Amino acid sequence: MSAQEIDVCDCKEVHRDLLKLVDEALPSEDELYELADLFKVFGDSTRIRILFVLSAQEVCVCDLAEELNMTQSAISHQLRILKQNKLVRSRREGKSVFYSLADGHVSTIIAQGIEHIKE
Amino acid sequence: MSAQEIDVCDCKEVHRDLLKLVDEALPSEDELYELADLFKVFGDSTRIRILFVLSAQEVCVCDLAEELNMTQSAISHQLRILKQNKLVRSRREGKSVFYSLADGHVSTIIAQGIEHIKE
DNA sequence: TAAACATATGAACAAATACTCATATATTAA
DNA sequence: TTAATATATGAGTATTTGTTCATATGTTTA
Repeated sequence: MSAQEIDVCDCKEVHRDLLKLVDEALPSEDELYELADLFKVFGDSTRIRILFVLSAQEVCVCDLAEELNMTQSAISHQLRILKQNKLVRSRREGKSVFYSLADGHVSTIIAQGIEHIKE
Repeated sequence: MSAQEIDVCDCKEVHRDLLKLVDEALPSEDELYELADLFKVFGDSTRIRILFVLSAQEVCVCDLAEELNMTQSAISHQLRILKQNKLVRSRREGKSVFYSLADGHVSTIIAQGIEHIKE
């Protein structure tokens, strides 16, 4: 039985019309992947910790590494991912590069997450 | 150079006191992992699609499989993860099991994610 | 210029994970 | 009870991913 020809249960008849509506309201494939990729970025404790620190203040890579007790390389790799997803931005000041949150969505999303797990 | 003895950059001196404050405000290790795990659940396009459908209506497993064009097994596995994280709940009705969103946080978190990618 | 410092990045490896397949469990109908 | 239907789940596999290590790039200082 392939995914194309899945067995049909009784309930399907009842809701077929509603599912059609849902189908049309579903974001496009591209948007769905983009959305999943965004949340994937939040789905790592190292990146979450980075975002927490940045929600309080702008910090350079070296300070982040020390604060989070991780190597500079590991932090840099994660900052790259955060930046690619536009969750953080950076500015160079001499030898250092300072990172900060890109916008308010980050804090809002994390706050909702915290509310959920505390429920 | 181990993670324990990371090199210290100049900026560290300046912000050491602030970082101390951040450190105290950081959620516990357990909470951070729990938070990351929660977002990890949102970080898969199949689960996102399931949540989208459920945000519109209560649906049984079979209908979900057909609507999303995936096998029943794959959907069941993902529903299990969603349920373990208390994002969905289920009720049995005869041979079918109907799933629905557990609470409003789910929609709120997804809505924030959409806002972010649309920016 | 050379040396030191701060950050970025490619390769490699181990761990996590999403799906498939086979099969178990649960409910209803014959 | 037996057969059929709907869902759940364990094992296996291929892919993804987070870290380490080595090294490259960029900036300042001597």
